[in-house]
Amino acid sequence: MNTLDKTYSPSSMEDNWYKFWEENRLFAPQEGGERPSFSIVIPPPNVTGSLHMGHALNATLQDILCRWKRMQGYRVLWVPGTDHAGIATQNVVERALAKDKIDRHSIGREAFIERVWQWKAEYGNRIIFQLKKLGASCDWEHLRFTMDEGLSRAVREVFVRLFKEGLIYRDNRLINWCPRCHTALSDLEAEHESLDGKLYYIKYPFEDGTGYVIVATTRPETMLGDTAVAVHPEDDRYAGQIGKLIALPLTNRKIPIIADSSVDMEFGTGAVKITPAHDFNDELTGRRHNLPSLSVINEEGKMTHEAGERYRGLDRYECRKLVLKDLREKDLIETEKRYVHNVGHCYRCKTIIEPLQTIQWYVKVESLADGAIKAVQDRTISFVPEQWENNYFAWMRDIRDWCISRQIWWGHQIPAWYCPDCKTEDGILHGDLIEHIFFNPLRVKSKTISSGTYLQLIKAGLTHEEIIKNSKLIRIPKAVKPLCEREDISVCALCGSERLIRDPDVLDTWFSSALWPFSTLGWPEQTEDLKNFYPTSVLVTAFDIIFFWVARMIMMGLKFMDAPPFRHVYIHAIIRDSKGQKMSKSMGNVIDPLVMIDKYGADAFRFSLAVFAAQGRDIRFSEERLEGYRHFINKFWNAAKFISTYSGYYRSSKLEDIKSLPNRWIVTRLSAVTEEVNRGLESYRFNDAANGIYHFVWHEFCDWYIEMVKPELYTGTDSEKTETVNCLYFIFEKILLLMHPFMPFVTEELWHKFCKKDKSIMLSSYPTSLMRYMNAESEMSNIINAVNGIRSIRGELNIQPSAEIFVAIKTLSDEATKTITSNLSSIKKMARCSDIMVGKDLTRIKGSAITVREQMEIYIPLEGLLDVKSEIARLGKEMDKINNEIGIVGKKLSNEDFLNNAPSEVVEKEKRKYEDYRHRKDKLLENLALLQSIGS
RNA sequence: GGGCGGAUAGCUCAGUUGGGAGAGCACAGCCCUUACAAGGCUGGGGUCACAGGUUCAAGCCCUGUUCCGCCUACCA
Repeated sequence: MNTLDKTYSPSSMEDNWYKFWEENRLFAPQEGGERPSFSIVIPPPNVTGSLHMGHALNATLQDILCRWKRMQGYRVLWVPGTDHAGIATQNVVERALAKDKIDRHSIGREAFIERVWQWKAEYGNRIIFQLKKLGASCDWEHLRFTMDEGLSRAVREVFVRLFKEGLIYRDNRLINWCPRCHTALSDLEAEHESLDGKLYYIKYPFEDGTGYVIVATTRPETMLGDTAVAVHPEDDRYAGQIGKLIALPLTNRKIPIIADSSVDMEFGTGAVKITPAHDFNDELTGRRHNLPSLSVINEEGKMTHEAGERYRGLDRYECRKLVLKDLREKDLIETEKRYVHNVGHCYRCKTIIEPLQTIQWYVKVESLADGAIKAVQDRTISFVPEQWENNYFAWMRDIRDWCISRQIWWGHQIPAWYCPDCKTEDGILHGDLIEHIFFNPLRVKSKTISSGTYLQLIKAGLTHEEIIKNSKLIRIPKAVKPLCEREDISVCALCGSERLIRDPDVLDTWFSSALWPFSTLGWPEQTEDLKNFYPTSVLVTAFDIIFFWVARMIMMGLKFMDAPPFRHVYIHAIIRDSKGQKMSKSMGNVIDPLVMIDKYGADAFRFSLAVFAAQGRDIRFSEERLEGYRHFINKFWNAAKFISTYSGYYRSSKLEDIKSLPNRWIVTRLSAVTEEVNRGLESYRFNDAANGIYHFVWHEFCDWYIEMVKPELYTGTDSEKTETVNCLYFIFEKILLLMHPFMPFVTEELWHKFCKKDKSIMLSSYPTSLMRYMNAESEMSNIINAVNGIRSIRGELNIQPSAEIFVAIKTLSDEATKTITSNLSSIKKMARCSDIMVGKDLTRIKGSAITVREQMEIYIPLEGLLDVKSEIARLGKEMDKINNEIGIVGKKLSNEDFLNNAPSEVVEKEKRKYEDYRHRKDKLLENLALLQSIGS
């Protein structure tokens, strides 16, 4: 037996044990036997990421489940990996390049992507190492990355199949555009935040000079793209004006006043300007009325030529200022009011989103969503906690087509090609429609060219390669039909042309994430992993990506695997700081998990997270509590140290022939807590499981059991000692096993120090319910009552802990007498008594303090030391409590309806309680009377 | 606008078939009692947001109200 340090110090041993597990390949799925499978795919953190509290909680919970299941004999696979995180990663690398004054367009697409891979090789696995510090038992041999070759093949396969089925299509409509990231975003990626803005009331004069209408807008610059003014058809104010023309200020255009019932008469002036090219609502109105659509803002967030020469090229906000100035000069602004409204922001860079009319790729989700809804309805997939299903349903039932194309470079490039030499249905050559915009204007034959259609550029003397290489933007109208293939193509299948133009867009990162549960297992190959581990058992994640990720995995899993990607979705809370604020770098309130691990050890950190796990949707992280759980481990560590000093009496970890009350009791309690822990884990109630362990280890095993067996260990016979030491070891070993999923490091450490096992605790069986000894708990309650009674008097009368006192216990039953008598030395030790007299026929000793507990009266003679006044006060307090209880219970028992309707066991319980309180009250009254009459 | 969640001890929060209000921390008092002062023992502290209802019985179920948080949405 190695000796243990006085205090538990995690840092020295954690890394060693992790290495031990890895070297022995203990994280790989166990083969052999008829093992059922248990699998989890990790929510892949971004390669750009470093471990934050959310990851730590997420990974800890998954690790607890995996370690627990592994010990239960399952063949466990926990698939780790990272996500290429298109926009985020591209932004990071672009910023890094910017430091060297490099722009991605100057080095070109291929070179840029090469740089990203370099960056990934250098920094992309940081989070993996951090997960290891946490103790995560992922099978690292299964490590995946969403841009791996295999996963890319899965992406291609899915894309092409959906395209060929007509479930992926291109369309020209308004989308959320980030002018900073230069890409389209899905609806989900637009974060709405309320902003303080202004509502401008602008006069729109009639063309015939007979007056004006006033429209209200928060975005005056968009007026340059107005193509109508709408009013409600039943709005009397505008009754005669529908159909009239307006001379749109600052432009030379005439636009009509139209009637549309979507207009809210109450808002503003009841007249609304319609800008179909820059507002989602207006786009719909425009379609209903066949209005033209004028794009006045471009992909850079700058004004186009459609905005007019005066505004062309201005940034949208510069333009807003100028438009306002111009309007003011013409006295066309009626008024302006402060106005708070919701504005979409890019979820990556927080730039205000501009709705733009562009061609994008979409997934038609309706049919996919139907299946995904059914799977949750019929409980093929269930959410824990169940309440999240409501959110899921609400979103899925109202789901809109998913915009999957992004105008960035880092990601899965869309496998679509366009042939400039084929013709549209209307007989137009594609090459006349495809428009290229260059990054740098090119000089060709003394002419400067910055844009043009493909064929124009060819005619100007550029080669195909030059055009492709220099294109910053390629606009490919809807009429140009793409060719989509699993493998890259270089020849047009229709006309044989060899100058194909590949779609420059990449897929939304979430597209590949949606395939994660089966792409990581080898799909589209039919692999053993797929057979063994799909569907996965449970997905553990936070609620903020239910729509982004969970819903889409369900849709894709059902579509391509004909089976759900997972059975359960466990949704955990999001960690905030101690004030409830979201942790963010800019707020400076980020708590770094690695710092916590450093300070308190991974085990204490993990255990805290498990205890926090059940709290609603927010967890306020508190370092104080973490400190408390480190104390817990130290407490347990010291118990181990204590036990180790008796190793000499250890014979066997098999329990046989247990006789003594403490041993019977602790085994019984261990059984109960084992069930509690298993039940808790079964139902994802990590806090119940962790709290069960905490309470048992500290307050039952340490506080009562160890204290109670001490006298025997100090002075007992060898056979007594052996029984108890065996039992101590037995319980201790079970506690190690129970705690292992929560605290893998310290349990492994102690396992090797104590259990003399050469194999890892990871390979041992998780405890299941054991034997319980009848009566052990009720017998023990006599001991606890006696000790607590004595301690209570001591504490309240301020008797020095060092003073050993004499105590008399008058029992009410032979059983109580027997139990107390046979455990006298333990009681004496725990309550610090020199001697205890026990019996049913004892009488009160003069000058005693008294307390009355269940089954006993306890007297402590104080020979003149007793302060009568304070003793009377103390008994008065005790009496108040009892009277209070008697009042409550008595009321129930005098209620006929209660007696008639409540279950008999409830009534019985109340009756017993009542009798006990009555008896205690009588005894207290007697003693009070005595004290008051004779003064002692 | 729609939806969801929360309101329990000074603080952070548990509390699942409705049947004696709990934990951790903090606080007060006493103690270095041979595993542990990162400890032990004792104690104080609650109209379970408010108002109704159902029930023999409500922190828990139902209705309404207030306050806080979140998600979602095309109100210019």
